[in-house]
Amino acid sequence: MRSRVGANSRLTIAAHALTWIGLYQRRGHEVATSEQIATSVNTNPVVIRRLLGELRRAGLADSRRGAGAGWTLSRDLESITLLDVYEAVESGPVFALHRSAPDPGCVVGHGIGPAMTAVYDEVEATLREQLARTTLEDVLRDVLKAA
Amino acid sequence: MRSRVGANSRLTIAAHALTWIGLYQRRGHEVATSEQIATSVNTNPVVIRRLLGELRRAGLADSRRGAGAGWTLSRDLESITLLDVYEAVESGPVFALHRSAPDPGCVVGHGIGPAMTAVYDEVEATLREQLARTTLEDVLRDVLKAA
DNA sequence: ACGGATGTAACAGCTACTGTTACGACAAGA
DNA sequence: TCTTGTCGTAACAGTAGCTGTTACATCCGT
Repeated sequence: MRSRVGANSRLTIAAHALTWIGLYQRRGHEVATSEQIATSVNTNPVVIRRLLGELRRAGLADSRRGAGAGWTLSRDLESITLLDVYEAVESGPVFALHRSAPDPGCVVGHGIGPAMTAVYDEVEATLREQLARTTLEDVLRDVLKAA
Repeated sequence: MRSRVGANSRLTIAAHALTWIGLYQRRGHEVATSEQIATSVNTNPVVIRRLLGELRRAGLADSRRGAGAGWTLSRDLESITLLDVYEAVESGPVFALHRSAPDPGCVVGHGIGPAMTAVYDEVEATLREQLARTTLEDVLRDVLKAA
């Protein structure tokens, strides 16, 4: 039983940032600055820029430089799923096998990898399916409902 | 896109250790030592003792001390699911909300928590369901099949 | 040219897991 | 009772990732 304090909040922060940009644009603004987003998220603008940089590389956000610069969405909120965001910021398995290969001369050491992989693959596939079912539009709707 | 090198291998190692004990006992041995298990897992005996200590606290394993001591299963392989093991060694959410609370004066900052929690809860519940469907007996069967 | 914003490097602090050494506690068996 | 083998656990270093922060270069609209 571990506490896992350092759990992944990256998906949360990324979804927060994108949703914020989406709502801000919907209210008629051109671009959102990392400063504004950071205020809503309650963190440092650099943290936001770093994260949005990964999202831009994934084709979910764009940035303009120079004066009056800032961030925009590359796609509509409705076409971005939590899976898109997850893959942009967290790609990597939830569970891992051994760090160093177990004893191949042992029956268990030899067969445990494939056995666990079968389970992990299924878990991962289902997790992705679930994340894919929720769009940022859904998230925004829930957000506004809570207000 | 992060690599997540340090992903959770604890579930893998715990399942490996318990399965090893189960097979060893099934072959007529009384107890398994942390040294033997560590050899199969390819790690240090102390790592195994630490992990099995958590499994003992969860009621999945038992240890005897003194000469000729070692580890035994508290329950049959068939009655131990991967969820039992997961809860014993990994309890804690896969995803987390913000580390420090977002701006409650912002619509998004205020509503994003509940919105994401709804998704995360569902993901977590499904993950548990899936892990609960596989017993260590199933794992052992797969392991022996691979041999 | 100026000003405002991004892009990014660099660093410290925190947390978690692993691996290792060391040593005390314990109990079976001689 | 003494020996011996094993667990139980503390302690520490090393690795890794995320966060937060400072600093500074880069870019571009005005």
